Amino acid sequence: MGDYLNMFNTANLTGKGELTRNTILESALQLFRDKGFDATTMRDIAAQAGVALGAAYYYFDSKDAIVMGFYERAQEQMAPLVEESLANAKGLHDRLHAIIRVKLEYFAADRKLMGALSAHIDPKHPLSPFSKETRAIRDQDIRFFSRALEVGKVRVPEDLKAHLPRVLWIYQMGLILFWVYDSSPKQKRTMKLFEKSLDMVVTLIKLSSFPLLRPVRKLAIGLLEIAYGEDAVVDAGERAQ
Amino acid sequence: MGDYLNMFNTANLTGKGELTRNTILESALQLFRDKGFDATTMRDIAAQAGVALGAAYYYFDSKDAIVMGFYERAQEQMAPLVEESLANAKGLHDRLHAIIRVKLEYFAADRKLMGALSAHIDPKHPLSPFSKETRAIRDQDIRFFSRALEVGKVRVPEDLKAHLPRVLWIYQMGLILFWVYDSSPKQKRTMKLFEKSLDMVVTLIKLSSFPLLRPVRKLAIGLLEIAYGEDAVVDAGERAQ
DNA sequence: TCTTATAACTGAACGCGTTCAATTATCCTC
DNA sequence: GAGGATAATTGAACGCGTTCAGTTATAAGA
Repeated sequence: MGDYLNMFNTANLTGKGELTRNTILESALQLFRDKGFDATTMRDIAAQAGVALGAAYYYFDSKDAIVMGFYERAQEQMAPLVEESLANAKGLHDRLHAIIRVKLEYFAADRKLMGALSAHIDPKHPLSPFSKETRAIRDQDIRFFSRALEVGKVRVPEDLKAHLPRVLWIYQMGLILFWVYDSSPKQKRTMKLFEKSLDMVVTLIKLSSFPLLRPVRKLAIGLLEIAYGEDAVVDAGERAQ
Repeated sequence: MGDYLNMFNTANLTGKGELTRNTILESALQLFRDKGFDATTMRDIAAQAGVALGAAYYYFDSKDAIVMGFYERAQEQMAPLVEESLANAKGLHDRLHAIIRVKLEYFAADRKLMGALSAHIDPKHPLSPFSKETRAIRDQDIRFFSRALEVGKVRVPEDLKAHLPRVLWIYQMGLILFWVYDSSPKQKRTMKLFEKSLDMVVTLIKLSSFPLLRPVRKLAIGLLEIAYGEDAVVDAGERAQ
């Protein structure tokens, strides 16, 4: 707690420490998959990893934080996959599709586990997707969407440019949330929603520069500025550099 | 648990039982306001109410369920207020504004407490706003929005009619969620967002019958039908009778 | 090699939400 | 008003997440 520069307790870890941390994370993941998150005990995890209960808390602030540890590692491992996908995809639709597709595929095996994270909506909670502690992860994601927008053919209005990556990130989060709790077989419903909604998103982006839609656009941007607060544009500027 | 017809353990209660239940609820609320939800213990609540710990669990399935009990009572008490507001409000904008305004004002004193409920997004969880257990409450809310739409001047396309109340309910939920975690002084940010977003919502509804927007509307309805599933229209039909 | 600082770990203890077998009060029926 | 059913209530016990004072291992400098 409190060490905002190292949310995942990876600071000051020797080689041996990192190894133990990894063992604990791996043991936890295995148990989560076998018995589910709730049925898995911190004592179970420690036992499986061959350490004392306290050791688990030396490396992770909480049980939920272990899931976040997994999420952070996932983010690292997905980065090159996203890069590759972006390199191969041409149009805006394909690029956005590629980013989200990588995530859904990566998390498929642990879909239900992600529910443990989505419990924290409070931006003050360190594990919330909106917290300052998770900002690094969030910004990396948003940068992916910025990159996806850097495609020759599509022209995005100046005023929208600062906000669009963030909006797309929210869209992605919403879709993943729907997916986590989608009880339809093989999450087919989410897949349909993904395809159709992405079509619409891309259409709207392309339409956004039409002069006729300028007032609607201005209205929407007004909403975003209220929701994100005054620092919204500044943040976006920082990211661009 | 499991008694879906009586989610609030209010079945088979004698007069005395109802009284005790109320005492517990009232004690809990007072403590929640004084010390906050997390800092308040079930033992605190029982002590304050002058009953044993077990009694609290006789009337409420869980600590969270007490908050839900409050929410349910709120729903009952707000109904006449909403009715009154609807009777006095003329245009669509005013009617929608009135409904949401009643809620925000009613919950203002316990804004932070509502955070305890918003933790459950899983539709399988009995306390989730999307669960079958909370359906009665949800349907009542949605019916308010149906009523708000029954205003002479505004014409809503047939295909949208079945979905719009639900969409407005989601809009309301989102706004309230934003409000719960709005740390700006006096939640001014939410209030701004409320005004501006409602303007946009009403504008969009009025624009929705324009022939030019038909394809966009069809696209949006397609998304809704995927998200809500096949029974979406059936449910709406039931409600209309 | 001894000292010392820091990392790595231990496991008992705590607090809290929740459960449940047992007990008491209340109401209804004959 | 006796007896039986059901509502109301008790409080000890359990399990689990989390904390923390203490101990051992490791690395670094004198």
